Amino acid sequence: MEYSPNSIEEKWRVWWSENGTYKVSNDTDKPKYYVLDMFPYPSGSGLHVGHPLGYIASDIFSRYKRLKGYNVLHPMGYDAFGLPAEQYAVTMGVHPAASTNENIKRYRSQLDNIGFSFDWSREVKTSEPNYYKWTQWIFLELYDHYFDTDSNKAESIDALVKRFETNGNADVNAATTQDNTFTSVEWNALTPKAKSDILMGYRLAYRKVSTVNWCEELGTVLANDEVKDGVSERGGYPVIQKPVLQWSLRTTAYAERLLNGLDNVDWSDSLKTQQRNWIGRSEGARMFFNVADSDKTIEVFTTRPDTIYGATYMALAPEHEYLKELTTTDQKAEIDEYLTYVNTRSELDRMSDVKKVTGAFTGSYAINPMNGAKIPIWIAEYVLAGYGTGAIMAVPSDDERDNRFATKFGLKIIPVVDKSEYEGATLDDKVGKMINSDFLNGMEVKDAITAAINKMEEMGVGARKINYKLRDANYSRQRYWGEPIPIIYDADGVEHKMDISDLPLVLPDLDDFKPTADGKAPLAKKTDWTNLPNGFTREVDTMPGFAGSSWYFLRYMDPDNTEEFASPKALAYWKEVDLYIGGAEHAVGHLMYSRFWHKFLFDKGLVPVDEPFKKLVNQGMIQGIIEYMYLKKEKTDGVSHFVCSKIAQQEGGKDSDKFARIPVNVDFIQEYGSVDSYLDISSIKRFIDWRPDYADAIFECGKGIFQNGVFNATNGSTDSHLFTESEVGKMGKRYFNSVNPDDMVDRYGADCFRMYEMFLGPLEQAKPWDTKGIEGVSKFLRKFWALFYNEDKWLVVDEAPTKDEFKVLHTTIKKVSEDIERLSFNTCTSAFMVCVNELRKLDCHKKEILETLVVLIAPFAPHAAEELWHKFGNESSVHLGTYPIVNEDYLKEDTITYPICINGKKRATFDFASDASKEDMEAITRELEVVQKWAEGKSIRKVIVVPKRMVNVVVG
RNA sequence: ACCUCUGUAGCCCAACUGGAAGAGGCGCAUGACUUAGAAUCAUGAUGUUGUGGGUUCGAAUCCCACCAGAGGUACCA
Repeated sequence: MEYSPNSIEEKWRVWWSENGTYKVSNDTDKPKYYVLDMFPYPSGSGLHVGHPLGYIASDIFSRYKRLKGYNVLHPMGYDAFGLPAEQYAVTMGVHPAASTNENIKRYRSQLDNIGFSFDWSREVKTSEPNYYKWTQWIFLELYDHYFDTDSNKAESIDALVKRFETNGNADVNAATTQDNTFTSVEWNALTPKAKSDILMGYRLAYRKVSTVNWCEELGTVLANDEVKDGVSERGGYPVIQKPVLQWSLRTTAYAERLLNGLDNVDWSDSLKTQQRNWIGRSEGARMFFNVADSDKTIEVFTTRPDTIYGATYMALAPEHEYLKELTTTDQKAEIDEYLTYVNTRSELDRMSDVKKVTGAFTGSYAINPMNGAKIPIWIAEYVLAGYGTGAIMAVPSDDERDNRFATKFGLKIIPVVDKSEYEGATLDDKVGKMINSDFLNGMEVKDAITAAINKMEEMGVGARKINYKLRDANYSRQRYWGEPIPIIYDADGVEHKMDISDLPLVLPDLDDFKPTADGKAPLAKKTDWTNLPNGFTREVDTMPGFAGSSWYFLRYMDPDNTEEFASPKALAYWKEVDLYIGGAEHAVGHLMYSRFWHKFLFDKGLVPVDEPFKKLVNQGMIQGIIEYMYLKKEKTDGVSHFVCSKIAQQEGGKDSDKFARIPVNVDFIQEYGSVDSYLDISSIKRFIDWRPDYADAIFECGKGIFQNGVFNATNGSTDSHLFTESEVGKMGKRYFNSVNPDDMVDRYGADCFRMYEMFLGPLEQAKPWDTKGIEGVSKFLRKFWALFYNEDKWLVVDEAPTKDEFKVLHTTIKKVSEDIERLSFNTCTSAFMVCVNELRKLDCHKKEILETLVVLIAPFAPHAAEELWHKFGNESSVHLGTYPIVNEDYLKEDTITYPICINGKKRATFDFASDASKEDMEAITRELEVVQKWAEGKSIRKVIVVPKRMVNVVVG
C-alpha cells in the first residue's frame, strides 16, 4: 500500500489512548526520568506552528528514554489564568472561564493531532480550584515565613514573634526592610496594627507600595505590554505611574542562593549568564550623606567608594521618600513639573533613553562625609527607585551618565582617577591612580576601593555591602482572571491569612470584568463577596500569571491529591525535572520565580532537592513574517491615510514620528515575506472587509490613490501596488501571521510535520517558518515506506543482511543515538535521510535491518513506526520496545584517507592504515612525492599529524 | 540603552575538541519516463563563512572592534 498518513495516524492515536500506552505509574522499579515542557497559555488563536517545536523535541526525547528502559513522566497542562482572556471578556462579554475552556479544548485537539505521548490523566490547569488551592496555600506559607540570614533559609514567623517577645529584634539577622531596633518590652507594648506593620518587613510575602501603569481615560491599570511611548496602546491616552499598596514576594532574600544554585544545574552558559545578570550581584559600599540644615540622612550604594572625593552632586530617584522634605520652596515648581514628566515615563523609557539627560534641583545640599564638601541634591530619572537605595553619589569624572548630567546642568567635575597609564580605558573602567583624593592619592583604583571602605567603616559613615539588581517580585494584579489572594483585613486594616481548611478561596463569578472607577480590582465590585459578616473585608487583588506556573511541575507528580500539593512519596520518586524544554522568552522571569518557590519549599522540607530543573534547554522561537502597513498618524481630510511603505521609507519609515505601523493579516499579502510584498486592489478590498473601520481610508500607492472602491492612477499607470513592510518577528494573534499545525498535519500527516519541525534547524536557534521545505521530508517518508511496500506488496524478506547493509544500519543507530542525546534533532532527520538513500541504493528489504530501523525512527515518526511494527507481526506497541544497540564491529575501516596539506593548504590525499601510529604516518609523509616536490629548496620544519583528521607539513 | 544569542551556496542548514568549506533538504538547470503536465528516477551548478583586525603550522570555530537581525529588560505569555 502507498504511504498515506491520514489513513493510519488516527487509528494509532485511538489505539494508544485505548491501550493506555502512555500511562505513567508512580509505582515501579524502573529508573525515573522526568521530561517537562513549558505548558502553554491557551490563547484564542490556538496553537501555531511555533508551539509544538519544543513539544516535539521533548516527545522524541521521552520516547527515546522510554525505549531505553526508563519510566518517563511526560505530562502536559495549561497555564490558564491570564490577561488576554480577561481583555476578551471586557470587550466581548464572554466569561474568561468559558473562553479559556474553549481554547483549552482547541489546544487539546491540536496537540492530539500531533501524536504526543503525554499522560493526559495527569493534566493540570492552573485555573481549576483543586489546583489553585495549593497555589494559595504556598502563598500563605510564604506569608508565614521570613528569611533568616543566620540559618540561610526560611523560618517561621511564629518563631520570629517569639524571639521578638523575649529578646526584641537586636539579635535577629534577616532579610528585611525593617531597620529600627526594638526591645521585647517595646515590641510587647505595640498595637496589633503596629506589630503587623513590622512583621510585613520580614514576611516572604508582604505588602508594600509599588507603582502601576494607570490610565485615567480607560479607567484601568495597564500591563507594560499595553503601554507604548508613555501612552496606552489602545486609544493613545496618557499613562502615569501610580503608587498603590500591593503584595510582593521577597525574592531578594534568596538572591545569593539563586546565584549559587546555578553552579549545580546543567543549563547553557548563556542562560546562566542571563540569570546571573538578572540577579546582578555587585560588591561595593553603602554610604551615608547627611543633608545640610536637616536631620535627614541619605543612604547611597556605590561600587566606586574610591571616587568619593569626586562626588560633586547627588542624584535621587524621583520617587525617593525624602523628596518632599528636601525640596525647597524656591525649587518646588520646578520639581513638580519634572515629576509630572517622569510620571509619563516607563522604566524601560528611563533606562533606554540615555541620550536624553533630564533632572531637577531640589534646592537642598548634602555633606560629603569624607571632606565636608557641600554638594547639591538633584533628582534624575536615570536613578531608579528599585535599584540600590534609589539614590547615588554622582561622580562625573568617572561615570559616563553622571558626566553627561553634570555637563548638561553645569555641575562641577573633579578628576579623581588618573588613567594616563591605561591607554584606551574608558571613563567607567576601574583602573588608574587616585588623584585629588586626600589619603587615597597614588593608590591604584582596586586598592583605593578597599582603603576607602575601611576608612568609612572606621568613621561610621559607610560599610561594605553587596547589592543585587534583582528586585522583589510584585505579586498583586488589579485583575479578575487570576487566583484570589486568601487574605482578609480587619477593621484596623490588619491583615489575616485565611484558614487553610477554607481553601480554595474560589474566584467568584462576575458579569462585568472592568475594574472600578478608581482603579480597584474588579472583585471590589462584588461587595457581598468582599464584605464578610464579621466586618472583615477580603483582598480584591489577584495573583500574577507567574503564580500558577511557579510550581505546576510538582503537581504533575501527583495531580489528584486532595490532602497535599503532592505526596512526599511521589515527590521523593520523581524528585526533579530531568529535562525541561521551553522558550527562551522565559529565560529569566518564569525560571527565576520557579527556582525561588522551589528553594522555599525545600527549606520547608517539602521537596527533596533545592533546584527544580536539572537540565534546561531553550528552544528557539519559530518566527513569522509580520507585514506592516504605514498609516499616517494625522488623518487627511478626516480619514485615515495609508501610505505605500516605499514612500514612507523616503520620509523616515518606522523611525519617523509621522507614521504608525499596523500589522496586516498576511493572508491578504502578495509576495508574502519578500522585500516587495504588497497589497493589490483586490487585497486592499479584502483588507477593508476585514477592518471595516478603514472603509473610507485613503490608500496611497506608488502610482495612484485608492479610495472608496476607486483607483485613480497617476499618469494612467495600472500599477496599483501598495507595498507593505516585511519584518521577521514573533508569530501570533496580534500580528495575524499564525500558521496552524492542523493544516500541516491534514496535508502531510503528523509524522511528517514532526520531522519537518525538527529538520528546520537546531532546536535552540530561532528560525522563520517556511512551509516550502516540508515537501522534502514528505518525500523522505514515502521513500522510507517504499523500503517496506511496493504499492500493495510487502517487500520485506527474511534474508541475512550483508556487511554493507549492517554498516548503514549501525552507522545510523550510532549517529541518531548520539544526536538525540545532545538534542540535535535536525541532524537526526538528515541521518535518516542518508540511511534510507543508502538502503535504496543497496536495494535492501531485509527484515533484520528494517525492523530495527522502525524502532529507531519510532520516536520521530511514531504513527508510521507503529503501523510497520504491527505489520511485522508484533502485537504490543513499538513505543514499549527496546532501543537498538550499536555494534561497532560493523563500523570499522581498514584505511582512512587523509588530506596532505603543505603549509595549511591541501595538496594531495593519502590512505593510511587506520591503526597506523603518528610516528609512522609522519615518516611516510616525509617521503611522499608531493611533499618532496613542495619542499624542494626548503626544509621541512614540522609535520603535524592529527589522527583521523589530516596531516600538515610546514615547509620554509 | 543594557543583557543574551545568531550571521556558511538563491534559501533552510551540516561541519563534534581549532584540522579537506559541504552531510541532508528546498529551489534551479539538464536528462529519463510521459502526447503533455504531475509524480518518480538520474545528473550537477552555485562561496570574500556579515565586515575589519589579531592569535595559530592551520580559523566558519578562539580574541578584539564594528555592522545586521532576534529574544529579554520584572503587569503579554
